[in-house]
Amino acid sequence: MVTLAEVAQHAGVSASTVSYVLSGKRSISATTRQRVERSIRELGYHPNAGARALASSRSNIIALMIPLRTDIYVPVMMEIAIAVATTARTHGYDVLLLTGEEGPDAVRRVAGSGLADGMILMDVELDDERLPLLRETDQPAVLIGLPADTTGLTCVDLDFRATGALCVEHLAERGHRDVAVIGEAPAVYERHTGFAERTLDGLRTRARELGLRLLHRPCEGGYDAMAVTLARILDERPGTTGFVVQNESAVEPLLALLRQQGRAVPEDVSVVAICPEQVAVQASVRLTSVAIPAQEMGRHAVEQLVAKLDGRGGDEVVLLAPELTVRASSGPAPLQP
Amino acid sequence: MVTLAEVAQHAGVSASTVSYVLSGKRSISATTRQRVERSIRELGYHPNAGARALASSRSNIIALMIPLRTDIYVPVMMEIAIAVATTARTHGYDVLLLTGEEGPDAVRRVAGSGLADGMILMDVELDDERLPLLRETDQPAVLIGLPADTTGLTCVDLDFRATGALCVEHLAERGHRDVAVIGEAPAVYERHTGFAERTLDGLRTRARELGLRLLHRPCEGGYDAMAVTLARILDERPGTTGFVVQNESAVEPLLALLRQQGRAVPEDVSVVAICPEQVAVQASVRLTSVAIPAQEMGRHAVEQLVAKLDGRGGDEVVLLAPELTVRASSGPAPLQP
DNA sequence: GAAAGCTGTCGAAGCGCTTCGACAGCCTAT
DNA sequence: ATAGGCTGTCGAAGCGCTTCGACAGCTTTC
Repeated sequence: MVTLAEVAQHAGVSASTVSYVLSGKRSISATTRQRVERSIRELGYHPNAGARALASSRSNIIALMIPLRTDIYVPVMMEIAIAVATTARTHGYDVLLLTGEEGPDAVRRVAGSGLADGMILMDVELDDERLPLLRETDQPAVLIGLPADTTGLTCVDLDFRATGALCVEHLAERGHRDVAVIGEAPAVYERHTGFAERTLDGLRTRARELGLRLLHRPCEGGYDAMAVTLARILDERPGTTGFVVQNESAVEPLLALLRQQGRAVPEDVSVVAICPEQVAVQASVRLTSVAIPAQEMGRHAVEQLVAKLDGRGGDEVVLLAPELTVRASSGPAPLQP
Repeated sequence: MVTLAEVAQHAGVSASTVSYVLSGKRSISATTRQRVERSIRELGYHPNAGARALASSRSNIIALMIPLRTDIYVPVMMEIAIAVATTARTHGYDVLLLTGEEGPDAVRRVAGSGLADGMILMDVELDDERLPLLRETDQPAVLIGLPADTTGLTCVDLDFRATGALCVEHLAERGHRDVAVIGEAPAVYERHTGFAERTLDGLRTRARELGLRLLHRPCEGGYDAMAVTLARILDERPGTTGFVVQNESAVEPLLALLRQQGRAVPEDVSVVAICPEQVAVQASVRLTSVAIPAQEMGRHAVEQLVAKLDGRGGDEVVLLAPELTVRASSGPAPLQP
């Protein structure tokens, strides 16, 4: 293992000089810098992370807490995680992966041990049990998702309320009067996940304003669950012609079932999905959708956190504006009966 | 921040004693241990990760390199990552997330900086460019996937060759003579990903042995790509009645297309998928499938690596035996024409 | 009952880095 | 000329922990 001291000796300077070349915190003459950089290259030197963390009280690590649950659309999580990791690297940080397994204690452990300089929390619930700990330890942190009380917190999320409103507006414009919402799995609502509830709120509020009838049904993913849910919906509201789907693993089953029942999309019914672009584009009918900007959320979260760690910027709630892309699953107003 | 020294003072012992209580590397009397443990609890002490790493040259961190590519079924990756993270925790390790972005240099950086004690590599190619570095730096490492040359390496993977053979056997038993393989995206084969090639090898070898005709076609995910691929297959081999699908995002499109063409599953054609259980169960036809045991792979990888770090166990290739579960997508032999 | 061996504890020496104060040498402003 | 300011470099003091050798006080052994 090559150490700073060895580099210093090789370059004929003191250790502190090498350190300053590395950090740029003091000015170093061009000739010295070059000499040092050459030695670093020749010896293949890499600063020791532990020593650095100890001396500087900065680990250059960001902790990312991802949920364990599998009832939430996983690819989105994955996309966020990857965006976080790559963005973090461009700022000189590495990412530590924490799963929900450990629960809120992970916050205490990470804060206490100096393992990470800050953390990013995903899958935040409205009344998340990690929040008190976060405030108590005052860990620099950024949430992806919105809890009920955001005072003193930095959050990044898609504006799901506006997303819900947007979907309803779109369907209203196409002349739909009876709209059904295929929601996330019941468990998601039971634990009061912010995004699900806010979407619903946006949907309902706008539906009321526009005079639409809205029926919301949570739905586990998969074909069988969707079949049951759809049957119930059509039983209760036979005139339903508009669908908003927020559970990606229900998208394809819904399309298949509608087809099977002879309801043509978009001629008879319209479907609007809230899902990643890829899902919308790859579906058997290219879906009109509001994209979940996973990458952007991950990137934003890191940038907010890095700003915080650098002492720039404070608490802030960033809500990304939803964008609805019209594709083949929603058409003009259906024929009036 | 509470330090070891403060705990020691509070408990009325020396710092080294506290350290030994924590590590258990020397015997400590019960009374002293209790006193120390009480102080730790009362003060809310957490050992500083950096100091620990510096002093012991062990970071208690495992690096997990996940690929950036999105042409590989992502949920599997996510599942593996989560399994790795949770298993690692049970062994006292945290997980650092590295993306492919940085490329092979990440290996050098991690090895050089002592950031992690070892690493787990996912999405290994047959002739992976990270392998020379791994050998050169002799980082303790475990691969999830199998490269061409495994000498000196520890690998964990599903036995994809056996998986391919199993699928063919199943279709052969059902009387199918003409079998089509819907493979991963072309890019996956172009970069010589081990699992894709080995599956194909298993499929081909066994098909030859059993006298089946096999047609392999790579396929991007999604409905449109699948439509094109299927049309070509049926054009070339109209008598095709058996399908093996290895690209999960092609599964549902394939089923929809077959339905649309009036080919009933499993009456007219059989479909066998190589995919996670969840996909098989949630599909519009419950799929006969060979499961990809993501969790088990992640867990195994960690356990191998931990064993290595503890000086136990050496290089080994663990191939998990595939298991085929018969569901509703493959039936008895089709009627002979 | 002296030698030898345990057990439990302590002190001190680092691990490799950052950072602060010091200062030599030089340049500018009076 | 001289005081004052810069620039570039160095030495040394830690950061909080692990670990090694030492040793005091016991117990065992013949």
